[in-house]
Amino acid sequence: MGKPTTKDLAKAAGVSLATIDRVLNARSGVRQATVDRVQKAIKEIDYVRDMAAANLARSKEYRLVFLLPDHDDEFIDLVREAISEANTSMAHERTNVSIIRAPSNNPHRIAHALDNLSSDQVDGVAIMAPETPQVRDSIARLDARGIAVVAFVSHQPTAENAYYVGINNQAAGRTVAQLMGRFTGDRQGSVLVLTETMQSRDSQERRLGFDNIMAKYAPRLCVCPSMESYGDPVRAERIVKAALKSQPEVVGIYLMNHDIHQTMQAIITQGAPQQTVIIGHELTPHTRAHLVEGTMDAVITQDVGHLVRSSIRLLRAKASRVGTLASQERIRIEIILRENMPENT
Amino acid sequence: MGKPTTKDLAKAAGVSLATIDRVLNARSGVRQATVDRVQKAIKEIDYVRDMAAANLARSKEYRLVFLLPDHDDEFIDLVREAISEANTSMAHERTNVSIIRAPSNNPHRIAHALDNLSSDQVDGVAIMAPETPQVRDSIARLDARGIAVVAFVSHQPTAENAYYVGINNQAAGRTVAQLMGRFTGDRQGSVLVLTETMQSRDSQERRLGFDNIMAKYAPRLCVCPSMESYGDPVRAERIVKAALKSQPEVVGIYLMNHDIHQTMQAIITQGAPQQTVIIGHELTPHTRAHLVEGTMDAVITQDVGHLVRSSIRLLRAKASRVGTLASQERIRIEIILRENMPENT
DNA sequence: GAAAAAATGATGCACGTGCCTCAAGAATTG
DNA sequence: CAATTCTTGAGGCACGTGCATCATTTTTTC
Repeated sequence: MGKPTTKDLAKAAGVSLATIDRVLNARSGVRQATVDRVQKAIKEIDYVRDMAAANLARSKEYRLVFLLPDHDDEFIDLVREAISEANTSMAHERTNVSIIRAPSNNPHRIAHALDNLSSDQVDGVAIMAPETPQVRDSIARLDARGIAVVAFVSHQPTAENAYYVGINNQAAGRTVAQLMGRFTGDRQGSVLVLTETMQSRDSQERRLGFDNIMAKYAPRLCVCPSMESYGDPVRAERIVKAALKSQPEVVGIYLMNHDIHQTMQAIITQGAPQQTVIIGHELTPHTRAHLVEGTMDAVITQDVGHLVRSSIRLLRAKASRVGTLASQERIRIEIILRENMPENT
Repeated sequence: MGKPTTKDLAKAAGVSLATIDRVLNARSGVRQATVDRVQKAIKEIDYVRDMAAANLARSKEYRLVFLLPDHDDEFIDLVREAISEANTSMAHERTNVSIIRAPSNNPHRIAHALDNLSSDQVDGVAIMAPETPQVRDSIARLDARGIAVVAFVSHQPTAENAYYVGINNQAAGRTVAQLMGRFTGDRQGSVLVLTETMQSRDSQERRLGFDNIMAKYAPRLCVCPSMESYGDPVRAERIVKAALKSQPEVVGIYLMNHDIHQTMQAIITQGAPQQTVIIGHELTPHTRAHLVEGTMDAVITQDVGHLVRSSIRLLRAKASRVGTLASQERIRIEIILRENMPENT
């Protein structure tokens, strides 16, 4: 006795295959009473649709799109790599993933790009963009057009219908704080927090979590206000220089955004005190190198391949109205030290 | 232009569909020259078999088996839970997973259980069992019978054909050492290493990695020889008691096996020195509780759900002779602190 | 070069579902 | 009650592959 098929279902519900088909695919022309009878039969015989066969019959492809910022940093590179890897490996599974890009500081352009997506070209979108009213509204419109949406890496808390794929940033900040507290031993002094911008919700959440735990576990340390580089290398260097000069006893540095190359360069050339604990985000070629050399002590990261695959699974599931396995989609906050660093592909 | 199908392939190779079928399914009755021609065509037109359609046509189910130890500890419980979860979620994908159990200290019984599996009942086996000659030979026989095999959690380095699904234990030991070194700050003293048995290869590898890094990064600390409990609570308590008495300055404890409940109880009742850093393996209900309460400082773990799903994917791939996405199957060494602890399902 | 053996082709049904058409039955409306 | 509209049934082709049968061609063997 294999799994029940549509035929079994038709028999159980006392209707024909055609009616089953109409109900399953939510087509019109079925009386509500009949729909109910079929639904009841589905539950009774525990019927689950065979999506593989369904997609085969429909010769349907899932067409998914990732909307990414149009600038390239190491993290975006990793994402693009993971997407192309997933794309080749998912070809078997009738899934085609493409990328569109939009300037992350221009909500209007992002919204425009999203509004351009038509439901007969695209089945789902993963959006990596700062939370703005324009984007939120565009997400609502996508949903209305029947296009599945997930928020990718950047949380969209105000957008309903957009499941968030990414780490809990507040917990990430807390984790950094816990490591900072332990790695600095009993030392006294100050902790610098460097970031590109505090505008983004993600930064604010990380900072919040960080401050909470620092206050609780390491009150001996003085946490400085966030210093923003605005992505400008010159400014980054000036800030670092000034901070290291004015703060005589820097025992820790938290690099809160993922594009840390410039800042690390500034720190190294400026020469931070020996034993300064430096913790940053995202495992990239540069942070890897810093961990190996010992210039950084820990990296908090999320598995980019997992993020991408998880987004794809969720979008497919949403597009075909199927449930998902929650535990598989939970993104973990990974702590990477030199010794547990995964090999480079 | 969709993906190439068998028809396209037949045309490209200049043979009939029947021959394509014979080559793809490794049936007999095809000249080597023709096989080569088809293989070449496969590469040329970049043909990938549509496994969904293939399985549909064959109306085949993958029948997979996990061989687990027949005792229950918290880790095994997690594994069983993950298997049953995977089983329900994979039902759509024509996969049926079952569990058989055998005493892990009885290689003969394990080998017997494996030898009993016939290739017309089972397509693949994930084996969690200590490495022994009997098991190794049974794995070879499974392979000869055309049953796919992976080594699950317990490495089987001498068994070829058994891909290992689990973490690198030496790297795990190194990671514990690095954390131990950093968490103990500048303190001096000794570090205890407690384990169930040092017989297993996994323990030996962890110990090796641990010693390496302790010697390198924390030479100020004196690492004691491994103390074995043999799974006996009474013995565990006696050992812990004696160790804590004879070693006046215990600054760290490494619990090397995953069944740490008894040992932790002994440590707590005995009363380890304040500030002792305790690090163990595997995130289970008990270690979770210890992290929350602060009785443990860190847990090194591997995502059990990932382990199980990865095993299933690999077995399916092997059973149908398909490639896999290496990056997705890499099991990461996860460091869990209180603040980055994932929610409990 | 004839007989035997091996290799290949042609074809058709099957898998579980989508999706279309045509016809017939049932309910609703006036 | 007739006319209309709404529901339902029956059936067929399609998707990409497995698998079996039988006919035909090619190769090998003596």
